[in-house]
Amino acid sequence: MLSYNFNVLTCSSCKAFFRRNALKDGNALKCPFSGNCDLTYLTRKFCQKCRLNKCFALGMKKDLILPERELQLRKERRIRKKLDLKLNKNNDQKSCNSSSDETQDISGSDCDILDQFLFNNTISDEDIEAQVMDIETCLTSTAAKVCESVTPIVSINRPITDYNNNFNAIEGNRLTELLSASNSLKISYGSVVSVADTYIDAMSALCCNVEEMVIKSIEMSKNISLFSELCVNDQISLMKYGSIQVTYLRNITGFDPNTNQLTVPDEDPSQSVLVDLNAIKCTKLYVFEACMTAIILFDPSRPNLQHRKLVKTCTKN
Amino acid sequence: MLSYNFNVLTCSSCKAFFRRNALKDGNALKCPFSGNCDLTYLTRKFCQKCRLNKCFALGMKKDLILPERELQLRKERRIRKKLDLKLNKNNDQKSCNSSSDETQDISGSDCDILDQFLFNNTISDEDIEAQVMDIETCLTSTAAKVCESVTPIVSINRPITDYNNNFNAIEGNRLTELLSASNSLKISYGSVVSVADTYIDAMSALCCNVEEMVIKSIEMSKNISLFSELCVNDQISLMKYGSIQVTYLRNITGFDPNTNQLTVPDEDPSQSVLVDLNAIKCTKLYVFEACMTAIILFDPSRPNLQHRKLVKTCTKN
DNA sequence: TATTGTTCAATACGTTCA
DNA sequence: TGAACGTATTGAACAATA
Ligand SMILES: [Zn+2]
Ligand SMILES: [Zn+2]
Repeated sequence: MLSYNFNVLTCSSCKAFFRRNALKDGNALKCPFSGNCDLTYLTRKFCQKCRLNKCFALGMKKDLILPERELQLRKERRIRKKLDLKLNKNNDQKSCNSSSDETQDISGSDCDILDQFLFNNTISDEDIEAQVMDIETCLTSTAAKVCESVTPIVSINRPITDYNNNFNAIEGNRLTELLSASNSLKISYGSVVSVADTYIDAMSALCCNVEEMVIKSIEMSKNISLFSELCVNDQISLMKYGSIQVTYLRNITGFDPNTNQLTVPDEDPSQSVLVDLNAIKCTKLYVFEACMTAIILFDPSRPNLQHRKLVKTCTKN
Repeated sequence: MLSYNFNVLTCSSCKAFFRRNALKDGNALKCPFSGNCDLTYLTRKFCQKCRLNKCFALGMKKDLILPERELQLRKERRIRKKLDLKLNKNNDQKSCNSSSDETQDISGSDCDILDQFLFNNTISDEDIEAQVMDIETCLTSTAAKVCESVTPIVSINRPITDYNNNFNAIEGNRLTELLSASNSLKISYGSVVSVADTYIDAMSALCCNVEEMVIKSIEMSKNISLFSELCVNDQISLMKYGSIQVTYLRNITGFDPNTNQLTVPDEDPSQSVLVDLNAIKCTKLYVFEACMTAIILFDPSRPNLQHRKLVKTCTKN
């Protein structure tokens, strides 16, 4: 239970408390009393300021808290590791594909569909952060080149003062900005050059598309000044969930209910791929749709859940 | 700031504290000290037990807390009121439509679109709870009649053991169940009997559809045993957010990107309404889509947000 | 293996709204 | 007056690292 933490034998709660507070600037915490509270294990919660003081007094050292840059390094390492893992997995899958091309009956259970979908779409905080960081640097340090292709979008749209509306100047600006940003998400469909009508092809085309749209969404959000003003953490949280949904919203345009096919843009902007959703859907009845519904329902990240873990385990059955 | 609460002049926090704790059984709270803590406004958080004791000592009366049955009554009244309001509103809209049919130019700013959309889709906890309760009672007490129309759906689907898969029995059952439940969400489109091509018509058709799908989603969830096993609170939380998304997912089928029209089922199952999305979209450029994107992005209910309020204010600009 | 960081459910609080 | 909501803090369980 007790162990050495930051140079002193403490309980785990004091360890956490010290890490959370030791680096705060001196005025962040304030003693509501006379500043010399006598704290024990039981009364430790009475006064944060004095609790922290006691930590220091007993010899806890804030230098032992890893510095920002060290954390950053670790984080990057972790992210890199995760990406590598993903790439390897994808490659493994690819090499499998090329050997057995027409197999409609993929080996592995139906749950693989679920797994794959979840895996490929579960963008972790860190993934997003990596993306944001990436784009961030693109937009700032490599400014010249990238900004040329990003900034113009904002100014292309004419101000929306030219039709009668009830907006004031600020509202007008916000909306203009929003429309411009939104415009950059518009999907331009080139001529259809290939049809993805096997399970594997359809699935990978979809995944690529989702991935790209997520990135585009993030880029777009950079064009919304209000969004940029949020702290990075919140940007990430919002994007993590929002980008997927934006992707759905935007892709509706490419869907043809008669043929049950979805047109998605290719990497080459002048080309498109026609994804035959039947290839996914029909091979295994409506497993896909049902699973999607289940995923949406059993989302353990919903707010106000009392038993997140329970919900979580549901997804696994 | 101060007001009489439960017979004593108190601050609002003590009012809330008393309500939360006065009815707990005597052993629920325990003083970690000697049981005679001397509490002031500043130290009120030190010991709940003694805080509660002080409340009583100063004359706060727990009989003034409304009894369970009274709360139940109020709740039901509230829910009933809400439902009535809704019904009236729907009726009003209907009669409105018939009188002014061609109005393309709705009075009010663009923000009305946003407001209306948000308003009509914001399903409160109580709405959901009402629905859940409703369906709950339908499924249990009025079992005979309702179960005849609900249970069969579950058994219609043949067990999925008839094609080669790698499921074990439990997985198979889960999936069968999921597919069956999912099936009940399938939208059956009757022949198109009317076209909603004015703003009002399109908007109200959409809202009705969303409403109905939400209810269907809830009904469906009852058919998933794992879902039913969750506690009611979590069911509500999951449905609150999930049902809307399920609605999107399921409606994709009815969308024709060429004409930009969405077919939604009518109340009469043999009929459908063709909603011309241009009526909503084009009246005010792409305001709608842009706003939708913004709504999705700036969702203050996302988990892990550090500055929810800030995010919230964004939506208001 | 021991010390560090990360994550997250649980809890309580107090304001706002109806 | 209660319900709903948003928020802050805690501390244990877990993962990573050296
Ligand atoms: Zn103190
Ligand atoms: Zn006490």
